Amino acid sequence: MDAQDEHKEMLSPYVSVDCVLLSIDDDKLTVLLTGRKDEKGELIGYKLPGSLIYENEDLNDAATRVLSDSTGLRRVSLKQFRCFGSPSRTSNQLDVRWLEATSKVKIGRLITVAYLALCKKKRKAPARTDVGPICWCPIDQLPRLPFDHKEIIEAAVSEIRLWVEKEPAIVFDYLPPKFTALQLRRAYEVIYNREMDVRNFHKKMSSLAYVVPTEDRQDGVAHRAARYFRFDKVKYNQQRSRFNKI
Amino acid sequence: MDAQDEHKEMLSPYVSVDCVLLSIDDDKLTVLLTGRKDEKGELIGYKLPGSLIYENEDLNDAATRVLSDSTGLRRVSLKQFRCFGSPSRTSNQLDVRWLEATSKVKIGRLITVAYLALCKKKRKAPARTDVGPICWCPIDQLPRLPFDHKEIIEAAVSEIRLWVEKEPAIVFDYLPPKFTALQLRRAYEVIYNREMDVRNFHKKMSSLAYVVPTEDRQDGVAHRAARYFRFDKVKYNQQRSRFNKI
DNA sequence: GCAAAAGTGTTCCCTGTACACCCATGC
DNA sequence: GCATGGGTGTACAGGGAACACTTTTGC
Repeated sequence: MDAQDEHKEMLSPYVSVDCVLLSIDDDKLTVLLTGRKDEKGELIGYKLPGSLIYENEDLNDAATRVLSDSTGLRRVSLKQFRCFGSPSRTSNQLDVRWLEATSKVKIGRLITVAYLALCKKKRKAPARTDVGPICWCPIDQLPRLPFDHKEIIEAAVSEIRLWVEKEPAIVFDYLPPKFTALQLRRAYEVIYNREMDVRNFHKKMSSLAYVVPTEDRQDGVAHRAARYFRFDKVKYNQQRSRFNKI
Repeated sequence: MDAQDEHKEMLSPYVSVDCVLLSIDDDKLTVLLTGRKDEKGELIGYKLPGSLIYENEDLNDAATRVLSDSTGLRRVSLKQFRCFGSPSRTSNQLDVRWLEATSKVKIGRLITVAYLALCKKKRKAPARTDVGPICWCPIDQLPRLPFDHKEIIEAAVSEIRLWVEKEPAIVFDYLPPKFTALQLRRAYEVIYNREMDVRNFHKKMSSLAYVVPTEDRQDGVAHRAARYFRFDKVKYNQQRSRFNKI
């Protein structure tokens, strides 16, 4: 390992990234948490997937790497949403000592850059032995979390609504390739935290060129079979670019 | 100076803040830039007001301090809007050497947290000898800027539109306490970069309880004197809180 | 009187919202 | 036959956009 490589492998004691992955489960908004272990390997709680960045690492790359390393998830379109840098976020010495013990780095003034994504329901992590326990936790039943992770999650939930308004395509990141009108409606209901009228919702859907009905229908359900829809990315981009020109 | 104080005075070689102050001048959106001097004190260009943070300093405090130190401006309601952390932002060695020479710190992997505010037209800096040259530059006539300051300014301009939609009160940060309908309209036109219909704009204004007409009128103008309006913060907050409850 | 900006109403369209019933299927 | 969710249309209200002329003042 030469000096350059050595430098690349150095963790920054000043900057971390944290990833907030939101999903929907049982009609509740949930967030992905990873287990936190002490030196003996005992599970002592949960936290957001996150870690210190390497000295020469791009922030976006760091977020992708950290998510992959701590949960096994890949190809999640994470986007930065805010930097959290209050000195008081590291005021709990237990949190700091835990981080120093696991990272082997003496922590300085630590700021974190938070990333956010919507993600498919119950997305399974690939079987990996080096990935600790993970869980999807409803955002209104969070356990005690280290640092300012609770604040980060609250900010992320507000932020996701703005994102959906600005870029409706991200809702489909959460849905499977083929989805029913009910699934899409539930996604919006959970994100906006209010019920939506069925008929108005159908009307809205049919006005969106990029939500295209297929001929597929549900199979073996104890009621009228629902039609499947799919998201058409090409039409979406066409519509968006036209919109932006006006 | 004890160890604690010494630590407080240490600049972080990893984190900086940059402030984007936008204002309106000659019906153009302008940004505040400060002069950049070489070791001999020669002016060698311009940059955003910004600097490294101190090790124990809150990010928000750092932004306020830096703006005050480099421009003399105080009581500007800066808000964080994004973190810029690509490793390539410090790829220009001239920029890095300049920063190391002026800060006396060996720069590491440097990320910057960008802050944004709308600000009154031609707001004057208090007379201070320790403040260098500053200028308001139209955003479509930017000079060569160091690091990724151009990218930061572009992102800030997109961001300010979102902010105005979410929190209309910030437009009044740019206006004097008493303003005419034309002034307010010009502000919106410059921010949204499109013309607005005079009649529709008046109708809109009169529907806003927090924009209140006064009995004051312009004086000594070569045309019908315009009425002055003022921004009523109390009514604004009432309306906002009602809105949020629905 | 003329230049320059102030101020004022109506119409149309589009979007959002409220609201209730029959349909298909599995058990 | 009943429970379960699927799927459909209409009417009203509010907001945004288009559009032109008279008023006031200083010179």
